[in-house]
Amino acid sequence: MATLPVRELSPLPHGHPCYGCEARKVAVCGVLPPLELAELKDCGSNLQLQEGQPLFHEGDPASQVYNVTQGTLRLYKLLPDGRRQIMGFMMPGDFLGASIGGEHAFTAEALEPTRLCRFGRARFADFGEEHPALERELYRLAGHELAAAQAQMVLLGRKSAVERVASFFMSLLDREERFDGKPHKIIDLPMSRSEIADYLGLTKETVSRVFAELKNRRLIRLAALTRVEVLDRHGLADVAEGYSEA
Amino acid sequence: MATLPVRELSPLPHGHPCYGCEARKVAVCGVLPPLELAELKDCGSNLQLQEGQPLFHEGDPASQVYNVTQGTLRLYKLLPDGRRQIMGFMMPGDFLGASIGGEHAFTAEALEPTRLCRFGRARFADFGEEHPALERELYRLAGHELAAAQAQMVLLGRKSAVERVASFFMSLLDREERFDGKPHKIIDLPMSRSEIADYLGLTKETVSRVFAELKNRRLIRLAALTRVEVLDRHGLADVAEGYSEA
DNA sequence: CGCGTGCTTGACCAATGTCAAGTATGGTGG
DNA sequence: CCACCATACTTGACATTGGTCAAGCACGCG
Repeated sequence: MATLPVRELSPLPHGHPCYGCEARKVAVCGVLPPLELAELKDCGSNLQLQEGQPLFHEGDPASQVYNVTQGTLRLYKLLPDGRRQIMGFMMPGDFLGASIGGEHAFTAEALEPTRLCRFGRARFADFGEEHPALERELYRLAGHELAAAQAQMVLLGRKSAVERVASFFMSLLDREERFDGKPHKIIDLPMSRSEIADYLGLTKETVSRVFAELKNRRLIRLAALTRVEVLDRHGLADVAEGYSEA
Repeated sequence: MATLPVRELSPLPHGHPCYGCEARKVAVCGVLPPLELAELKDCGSNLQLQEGQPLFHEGDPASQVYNVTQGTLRLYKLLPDGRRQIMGFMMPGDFLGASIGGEHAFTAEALEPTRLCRFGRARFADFGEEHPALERELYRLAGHELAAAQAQMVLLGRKSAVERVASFFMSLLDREERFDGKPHKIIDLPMSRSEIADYLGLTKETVSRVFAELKNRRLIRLAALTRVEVLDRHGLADVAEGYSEA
């Protein structure tokens, strides 16, 4: 991958401390009242990545934390022979900062044009100490990530291919609904079949076949290659949880 | 499972605030200087579980946090049809408290006679606020758990059966060595083949066959059913990381 | 309109799961 | 101390799921 230089935007545009964060109920920024949010802006700067561009690699020193405002990142680990496990996808509103011993535990790459706001880890930490609400929020987020990781372990360790894909759709649906509160039917997939496969512990061929099966079972419809319409939400949820595999 | 009443021990024995914690470099207690550790004792009580006895179930309200001092617990989630994924094993020195929204995300059961010290979540939190070292330690632990969960995702999503078992042995070995700093050769397995299988996303038969294969390859020796001797540490590590599967 | 890339589909294969004996181990009671 | 029993582990034969390899298709970009 020809590592393009990361494009630096202006050190945070006027009106908006964490440019774009307020559009969704964004992690971290979301818990701060406007005044303190404005204060936080001095710690951060804006950042843009092109498709395929890495934000950091596994093992890099972790001196920054990030808030995704637009686009999508893939987080992954590689085995020496190239097998890839995608740990998750970061989308607008997600906070990216967890690390142990100051090193990133995975690689983060944009899979489409992506914007983030970046904070120096140290300054961010200082800021956190003065704002317990922020620290509490970070701890809460860590808890959520852990819960998500555990759900993913069940998926990878014990679910069949159909169950994995159904669970994947359900979690994307749930994610959307957590933002605006109202039910959704359409899922837009910013990631390729390969990426879905590497996230679900399958191959791209199996993912493709399972899409076809779910289509035949009238649980979904493919409005386009990257656009899934959920036709039977409850049916899909049942498959995801492992019922109905009679 | 006939849920025996949890056996309550005295509200913490004299000399030792967190009875047994000091034996190993125990999470949480380990970071506190003796004086503050003594102070912490007033928040906690001692607890003993028999083999098979649950500490809490998935979905239970999480009002306590625990430190394991002896024995082993299995943490697991179930699918509706009974498939089980074990998220991990808690052993002496481990801290058990993570939860989201005040609910436990998994079931915890003793797989052998087990002792813990228990703290009320609220009092523990109060104590934490006065001891930043403790809070920092908790945050650090959460980071470690997350890293472990991510490594397990790679294992479950992308590793073969042999690689999984080899990784399992290596992580038990590493765990021992993190405590006393010196290299180990012997691994005692407190858990059954079934439990190993449910942890690694395999069946007990496959686990058994892989044990046999590693024995044939002279990487391990079975000193007893529950006692593994590692004959070739580097060889085993290579298998675990996915090299050498020519 | 044509090309490239990524997606789909098919045929076949390998790894692991399932089911069923058979064997070892450790605990219990004589 | 030994014999027996229950349980857990091992091993074998076979089934199944999902992976591999290869061809064909289709979408989207130029």
